[in-house]
Amino acid sequence: MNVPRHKIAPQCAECPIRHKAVCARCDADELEQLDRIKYYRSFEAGQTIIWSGDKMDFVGSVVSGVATLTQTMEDGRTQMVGLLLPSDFVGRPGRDGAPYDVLATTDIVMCCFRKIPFEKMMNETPHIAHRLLEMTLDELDAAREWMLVLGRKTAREKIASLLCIIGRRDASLTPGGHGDTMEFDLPLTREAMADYLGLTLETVSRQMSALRKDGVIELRGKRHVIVPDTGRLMDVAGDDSDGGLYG
Amino acid sequence: MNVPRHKIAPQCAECPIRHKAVCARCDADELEQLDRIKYYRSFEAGQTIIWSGDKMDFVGSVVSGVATLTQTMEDGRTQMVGLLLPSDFVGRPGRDGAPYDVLATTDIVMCCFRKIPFEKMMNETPHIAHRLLEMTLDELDAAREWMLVLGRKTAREKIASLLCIIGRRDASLTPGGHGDTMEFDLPLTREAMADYLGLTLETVSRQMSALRKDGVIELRGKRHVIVPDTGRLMDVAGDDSDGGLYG
DNA sequence: CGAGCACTTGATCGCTTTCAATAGCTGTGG
DNA sequence: CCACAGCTATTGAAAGCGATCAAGTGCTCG
Repeated sequence: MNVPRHKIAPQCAECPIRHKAVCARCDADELEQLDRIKYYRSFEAGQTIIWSGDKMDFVGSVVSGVATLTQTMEDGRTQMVGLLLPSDFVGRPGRDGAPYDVLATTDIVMCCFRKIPFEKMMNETPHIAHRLLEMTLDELDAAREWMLVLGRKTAREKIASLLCIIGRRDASLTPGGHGDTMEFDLPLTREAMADYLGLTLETVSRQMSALRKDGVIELRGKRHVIVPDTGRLMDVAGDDSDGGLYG
Repeated sequence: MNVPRHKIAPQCAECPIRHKAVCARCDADELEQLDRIKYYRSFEAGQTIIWSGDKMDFVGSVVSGVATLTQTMEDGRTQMVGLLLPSDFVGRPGRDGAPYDVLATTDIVMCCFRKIPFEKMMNETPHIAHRLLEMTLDELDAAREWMLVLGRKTAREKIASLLCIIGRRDASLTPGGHGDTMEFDLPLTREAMADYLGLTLETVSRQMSALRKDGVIELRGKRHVIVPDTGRLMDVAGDDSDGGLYG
């Protein structure tokens, strides 16, 4: 595979995901060990990082950019089953095959570890195994929350739910002033949104337009979203709005 | 809470889920430690085991029976997000609140551990933490597989997928003679099936009738299902049938 | 300027939902 | 023993939502 490989940020101490990734709880000594088996790898938007069914010889963390986990049926129907953001972990210690396609939706940088040494280290380093369990439990919660979205919500509610999730993440990266309003870029095409939500791209487009007409969101271009009233968006998503100001 | 508590099977060595549950990899010494903090608890079909949002002071494994994890919206729409079978683990070390309702759908026996001592032991016992990670990764895979079912499959395919899953589980408990045919009791009402599949109970009923008319399944009473041709059922579910004998 | 791509919008179709009536079964009480 | 309530499940008819098919817009890049 002709995939570009770069050494980009060799210093773990300065890593942007240092305190959120699988290495979050590692001490200086453990980081040094990890450093010995790690390497960085870049992918361009649109590239396939891992093919479903392929043997995986590495695991790793997303350092920057966005990737997706997708599942595809024989007839071409596809469902996105995960959205990988910076600090998220890719790969399954103890398993050889990849269960899903992993696709870069933006340019992306990953911090990879060779699988065998990583597994060995995990067995000897409770900090890592523990953090990985914690992260996996969070992912399981997220997957189950998404099952409610897929199974029971209307198209309008699905779109609003997705905007809430992306907006909330962006707010957590952009500290300061996340009061009633949000503003962010969508890292996904309409088709990718459709694959995440179990809809067609036409329905996504229609519902985005409807939310715009109703004043729930504003659009600057196709991908930049402004949410004037976060509580209202959460109401539309069918979630508890916490502040019950909106009638 | 007036929940019956019994000491039922104090011997871990004879426990039916001994080699599949969170304690699967424990040695005799570790089992003895677990034994000191464990207790059995029974629930009747229909009882709520844990309410969403409640503080959980225990974690545990399903020993026998079936339970469900369900999520409910304010307006009453509900989605089942997990099916708990014998050996499955309930609870989240490190978290206080329960994220979902846990309901007994049949009479059920659970092997519970007080949460604080269990967490302490997990920190000191790599065997337990490791097994729990492995089980959590499996649950995550199952949740993501279900996302494809909820997001992209038709009602007919959804029903067939559910029958496949339940049948496969039953086959693994009933060794011998699982060739082309399967036979099992549904542990779920039509309504519970609907909540799992993101459908209405009427649609579930109609599709069950349709599958019966098409000869994909036979019914003895409302709950007993016979699958004369497992490959055919998998075809209807939209999964790879592996054996390509079925036209 | 035209090709290609992402996106929007319109018209129609069809699957699933909704509303409604009925059947089958179990347990209770006169 | 039968009547009846309560529950689960089935079936029918009609409505609605999202999918499908189709056309057109706006943008970027060669």
